[in-house]
Amino acid sequence: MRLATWNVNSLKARRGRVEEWIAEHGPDVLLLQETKCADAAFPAGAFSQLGYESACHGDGRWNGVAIVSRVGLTKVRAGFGDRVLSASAECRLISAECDGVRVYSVYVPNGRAVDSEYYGAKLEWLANLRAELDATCDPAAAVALGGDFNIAPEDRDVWDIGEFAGLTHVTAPEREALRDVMAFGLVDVVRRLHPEEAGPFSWWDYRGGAFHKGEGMRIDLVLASAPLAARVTGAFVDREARKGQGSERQPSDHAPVVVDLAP
DNA sequence: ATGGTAGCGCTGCTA
Repeated sequence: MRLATWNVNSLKARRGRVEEWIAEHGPDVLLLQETKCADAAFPAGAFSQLGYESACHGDGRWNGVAIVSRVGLTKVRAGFGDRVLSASAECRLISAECDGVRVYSVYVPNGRAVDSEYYGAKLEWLANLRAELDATCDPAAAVALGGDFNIAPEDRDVWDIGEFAGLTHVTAPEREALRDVMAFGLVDVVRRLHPEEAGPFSWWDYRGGAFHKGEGMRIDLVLASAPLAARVTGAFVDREARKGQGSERQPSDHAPVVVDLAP
């Protein structure tokens, strides 16, 4: 199974690129974030024509997540289910079962600034994600979370930690909240396959030629339960998809993260 | 130098 995750920064603006990318890379399951797409406007028919089922959770101009699969798509759960949580109103989580794997498309809140209310909401959302895992799946089974976590797990996951003093994405409480999620029993697949490297980065700011200068961050992650992580045969970030060539539309500011799994 | 770019949608917010 080829599993991929991609923050597309508007599915409407990225339709052509996403369809081209699917045709070129043949993901069996593609997890999307920042679709900025209400469920009523989700292009399920376009994915269907490519041979994929889909499930979406979006309400309009911000956020929005989806799962696209050609190996089955059942037991869909949007958001945090029936649990009433103040931080769960936004469309940032959807999960389903695809070919025996429980997959979660995750879009962690940005947090904006450390001294803002949004930073606390980010930490609360991550605690709710851990509770969601405890309530809905088993780390002894095949489980995968893919998405934009808006956290760089280590200093080497940003281009220059000196530029991040006092900023979100690298603070100790955020990293601790991520570790609490992973303590469910999850492995950072790309990091495990690239143990000695910085990055590989998955996001670069649109501004200031950051991609060209290599000023990126590794904030898009695939986290797998131990039984699923044992099936990993390869993992990479597709930097090509971040380039602007060959299309009238801009690329997303995120690159897809791809993980290949043995049966 | 408190900038810069993209998306949404039409004003300024979010990232």
